[in-house]
Amino acid sequence: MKEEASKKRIHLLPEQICFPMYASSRMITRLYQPLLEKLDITYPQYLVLMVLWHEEKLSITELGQRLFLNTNTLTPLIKKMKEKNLIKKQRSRSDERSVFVQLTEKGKALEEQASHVPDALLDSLKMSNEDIDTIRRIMWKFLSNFNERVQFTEGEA
Amino acid sequence: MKEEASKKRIHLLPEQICFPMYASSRMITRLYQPLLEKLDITYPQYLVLMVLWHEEKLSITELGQRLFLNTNTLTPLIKKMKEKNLIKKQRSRSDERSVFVQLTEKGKALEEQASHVPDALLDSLKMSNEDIDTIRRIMWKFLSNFNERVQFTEGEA
DNA sequence: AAAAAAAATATCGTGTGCGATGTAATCATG
DNA sequence: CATGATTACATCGCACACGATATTTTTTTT
Repeated sequence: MKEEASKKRIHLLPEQICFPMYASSRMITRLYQPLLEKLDITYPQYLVLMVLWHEEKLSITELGQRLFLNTNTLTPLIKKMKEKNLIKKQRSRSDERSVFVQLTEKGKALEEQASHVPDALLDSLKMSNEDIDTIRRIMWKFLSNFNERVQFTEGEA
Repeated sequence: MKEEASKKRIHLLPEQICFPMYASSRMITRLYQPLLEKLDITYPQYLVLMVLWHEEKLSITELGQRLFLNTNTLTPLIKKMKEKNLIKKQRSRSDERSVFVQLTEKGKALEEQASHVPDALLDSLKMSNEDIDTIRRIMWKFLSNFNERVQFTEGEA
């Protein structure tokens, strides 16, 4: 009886920590979409662009470290962006295993066209600046902590 | 020159609010995985189970409202869970359009087997209770606010 | 009551995510 | 310097997410 009552609370959605993040993340991606589809890019593609607007030339692995994504996600993503003429690929001469990616002129030009996106999104969020700062701070703390513990491709089991 | 400097900050990942949530959400899903694969379920399937452990019988739409998912995601998800014998489907007699879903005995039995999952996950997060509570509170506030403004299938443009 | 609109699912196509595995290049070690 | 381990990507298969659209049933309008 009492055990039944306690069991009932364990799996309540509002008690969960991941679910509201999972749902919120998808909701925000939906908010991004009308802004990004005018630029003919998806949200993950926008993330790749944001990285490359600040870092000229990166290997696939380095890009993956910035975005917490593995090559099995990035390779097809990069391929599509190359087909859209947003990105150039170039194999490293010093290490033939590595592939560098960098933006084309078209990819660079998108930065200007996307300059209104961050503010437009913040408006659509309808969240207080305080809450936004709090989320950002805690999530980055979590991510850095996570990055120390688990190194992508390996995983220490 | 100064315009160049300000432009540079706009699209920095650490300035973004959605990216750390998007990345954190995926990281947490990865933490769930070793716990859930022992039960032979995925994270979205776990979410469906959590709802149905507390609400006996729901239509696809009602389930979608709980999880912020549309039928184009839920229908195939439900189908797979039916094939795994976790869920039963039944068309409503009062409204032939609606389909009710409810757990099979096997689905109900999983609640017991999953009872350690929430605590195990919290441990693996390595976050303070205070941060967890803060995230949960702000994210739910955001979700409820969002739910008021945007009604899934329609969208008020 | 017939026609139009709305509602509840289902289907289709596209784009991620990611575990598992494959391949080629580089490194490490005896 | 051969060879086994490691590294950097690529490929494959599966499971979501979701916009667009189709289908069936109910509701609303006229």
